[in-house]
Amino acid sequence: MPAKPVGVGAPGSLEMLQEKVRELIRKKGWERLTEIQEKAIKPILEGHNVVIVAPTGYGKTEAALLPVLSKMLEERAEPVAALYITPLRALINDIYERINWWASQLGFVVARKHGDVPHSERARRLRKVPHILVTTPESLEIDLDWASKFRSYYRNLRWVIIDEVHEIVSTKRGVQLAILLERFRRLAGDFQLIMISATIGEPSITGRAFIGSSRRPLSIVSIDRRKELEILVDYVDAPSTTFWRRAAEKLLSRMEPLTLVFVNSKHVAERLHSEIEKMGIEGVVVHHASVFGEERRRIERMAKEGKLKMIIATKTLELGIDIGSVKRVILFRPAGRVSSLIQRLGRSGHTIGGKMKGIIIASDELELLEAIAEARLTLEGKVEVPEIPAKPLDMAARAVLGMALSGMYTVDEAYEVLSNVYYFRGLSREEFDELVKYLIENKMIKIGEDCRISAGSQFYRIWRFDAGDSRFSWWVHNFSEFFTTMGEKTTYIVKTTDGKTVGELDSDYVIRMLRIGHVIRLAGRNWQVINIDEHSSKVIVTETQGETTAVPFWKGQGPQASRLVLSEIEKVIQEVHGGSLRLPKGLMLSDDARRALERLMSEIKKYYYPAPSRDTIIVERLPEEIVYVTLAPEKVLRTLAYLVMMEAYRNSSEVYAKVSHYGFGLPVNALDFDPLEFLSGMDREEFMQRVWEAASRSPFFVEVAHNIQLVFGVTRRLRKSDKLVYEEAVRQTLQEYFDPESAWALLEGLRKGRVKVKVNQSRSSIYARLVARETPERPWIGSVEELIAETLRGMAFTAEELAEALSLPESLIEVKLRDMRKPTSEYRVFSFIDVDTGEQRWALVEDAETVARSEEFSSSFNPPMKDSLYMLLIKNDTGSLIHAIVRLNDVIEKPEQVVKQIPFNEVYELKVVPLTGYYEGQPPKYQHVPRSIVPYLVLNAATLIQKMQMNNPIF
DNA sequence: GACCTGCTGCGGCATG
Repeated sequence: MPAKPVGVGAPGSLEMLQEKVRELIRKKGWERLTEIQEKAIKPILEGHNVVIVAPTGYGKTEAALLPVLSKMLEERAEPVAALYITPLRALINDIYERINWWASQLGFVVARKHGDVPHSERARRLRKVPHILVTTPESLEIDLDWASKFRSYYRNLRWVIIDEVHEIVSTKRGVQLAILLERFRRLAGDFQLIMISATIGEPSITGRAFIGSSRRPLSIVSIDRRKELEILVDYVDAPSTTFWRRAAEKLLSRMEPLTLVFVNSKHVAERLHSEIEKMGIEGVVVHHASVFGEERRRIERMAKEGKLKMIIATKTLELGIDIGSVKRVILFRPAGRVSSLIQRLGRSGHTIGGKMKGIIIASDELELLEAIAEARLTLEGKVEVPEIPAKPLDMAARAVLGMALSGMYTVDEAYEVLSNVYYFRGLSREEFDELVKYLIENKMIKIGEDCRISAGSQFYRIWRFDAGDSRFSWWVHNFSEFFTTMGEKTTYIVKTTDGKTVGELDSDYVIRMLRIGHVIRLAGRNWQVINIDEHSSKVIVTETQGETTAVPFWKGQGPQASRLVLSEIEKVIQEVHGGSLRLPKGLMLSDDARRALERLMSEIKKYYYPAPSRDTIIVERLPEEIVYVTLAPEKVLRTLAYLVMMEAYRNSSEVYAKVSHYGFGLPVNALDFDPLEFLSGMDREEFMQRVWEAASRSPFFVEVAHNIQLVFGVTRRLRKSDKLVYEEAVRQTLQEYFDPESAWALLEGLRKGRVKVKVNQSRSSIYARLVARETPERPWIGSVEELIAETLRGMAFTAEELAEALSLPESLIEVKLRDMRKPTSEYRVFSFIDVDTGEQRWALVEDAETVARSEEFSSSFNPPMKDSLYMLLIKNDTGSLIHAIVRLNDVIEKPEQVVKQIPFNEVYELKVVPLTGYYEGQPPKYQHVPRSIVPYLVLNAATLIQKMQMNNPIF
């Protein structure tokens, strides 16, 4: 898009550019450069690494490009002299054209490369090597890892420009790119790096993420446009029955073509659009990732040609794709982050001296407060600082694999690359060596005689050249997929126990919501979930006549509020509870918003409930749930809620947690302890241990593990014994979804009295009600086996009792229990006879001693006559039979002697025959018994036999 | 936990 003159800036910097470049600027018809373009010239010409910060549409591309072209002329650049990296294919095509206009007239060749560029065009770059290449991080990785010929031209690399860097700095794509840049530095030396970003906090942190071992000074160039900004906060005032209609009317009343409406979900985009369509309005379209690509391009073209009135879009239109002149931007519901709000507002065009207006529409009272908080921060120039991932080991593994493919690195050199990358700050050589060892053991890499790393056989089993569509396992991938860090979205196949396919479910829904025992409706029938296998992405069901339990469908609440937004919300709440709200210059409220605010204030006054803050925990009893209201990031409150949930889960599998940044809630019925007492009673070590356990049992862990395990070469279900990978998956789960340190600090505050507990005796507050509306989160159960093992822990149950507790068919439980006896089972069980009732009971092998000594069951392991003799008939799985004669006293006093007499680790069948007294029944029999618990079973058999003998005294 | 993004190189041979 053409950069428009703004008429500000340091006069004279233009003169610093080469005459040929200035000539082109005149040819383009620009009288002046924009402020940001002027400002960027000097630091770039001086050879600094530079972060350019400005909103979309200010000509940032040229701000970076023109000085670089000037230097390219000056230094007679050789191909490939410059790289231009952007995260979107659509942006590449846009920018390629723009760069080409300038560069070709200066005698430089420009090329582009991404997955959609036709082969003919790709092949051209070897014959006619470009001076400037425009590409994605993924395509670049392919060049470095795999394109052995073209790679050599990168020795001439002198300039790298990264566009939209705020989009990737906090993601794994950012880690990937930072590693690639460091590899380029080994190849080409200390090139100059220019990063282009939308408004973000602390741009120097973003800079640091990518500058690696570069020794050039880092400069930040930015413009401030707060004074040009006006934000109107509006409100949809309607009962739920007419909400969508009124929301659509509201949008139309605010429309000024072209208007861009940002929503937080595809569902809402479609919902609003259908309502507008019903009203007979034309020229309004929907744009999100599930809209077919061609249709999206068509919409973008029509917008550019001025043929549309309104686009309702999700994040797809947040990035700098050119859609022409946008007159107005509306956020339907707050964005949760200031950076996102600024980025969205930045999509609207601007005129010299004119104010830029944005509108945020809230749909309930608390959203209204959030919208005000976000608007206030924006107008005050505050914005989130991006978070930089720390030491993601899967990315380290991926980097090693990439370097292995290139065949150019020794282990020492690979470590040197990573140790220069900011994302791997603190990665010790020991940790790295452990990783390399693991990768070698798993045959992902091998080390040659020349000490260089190359890819191993397991790597090529996973990423195949010929995978095509014939994927028979979830872990088989096409070779090209190795180069992207994004996990794929999968669906779960729903099958019956006899293998018939019923349908499919979205993996998000399965992992977050669906649990064993639930009844779902699919293809017009009711099905009970028997097993969920996240490894093979299958849900096993059986048809049931039972009613559908109310399994709610996915209804996310939208994006999470950032810590910055949250602390501003706290201030807004305090002010509202105090009866007066501060509105800075540039922030306006619509009449509807004003009325809603007054209503909220009068409700607060009438019921007089306490204001939530980060220093109070307000306990509120709702009919079903107990809610703890406090203000903290969702991750912090999830940490506390999960600790309580996992503790309650010991007694009730019906437990769940509801989490929002206003507090957390738990079902009253599932709690037989006081959560706050429980939480504040732990020491730090126990707390951290429990958080670790809770994270590993959360649905989030399943997703993280699934996404990272392959680069370590683990293709089967991840187990605890895969220590390195398992622990990394827990660590990343904790980092992304939990916040143990802040949660611990909150508990410390509670203990020391800084955080006060209050009980809301009045009507439940608007905050507690919001928490109660959240979707429940539940512990993840990987399989029925795991579920049974969890239930059995420390106890012994009959199959019938288990079936009752788990609400699953008894026949299924019996089949599973018989399986779980076997040595191959992850959770090993055994059975014994409950001598008091005659029933067969099951327990975990690891609990054998506990159960045998427990108050409830010791009578089944305690034969009255301890000097009697018994013969043990012991078979192993090959049919070898041995027998041994034991005296009960010895079994009780020296069980290890008995164990030693058995020559097999695994007993296939154990029979116990009495040698003392008359016994006419079948000898008790046990199958699949590990040698170590034989003594307990001998005692159980003897107790049973003696009881029968006493009941039938024959002499 | 809402949304979004990405994806073989190279040489040799046949054909028009």
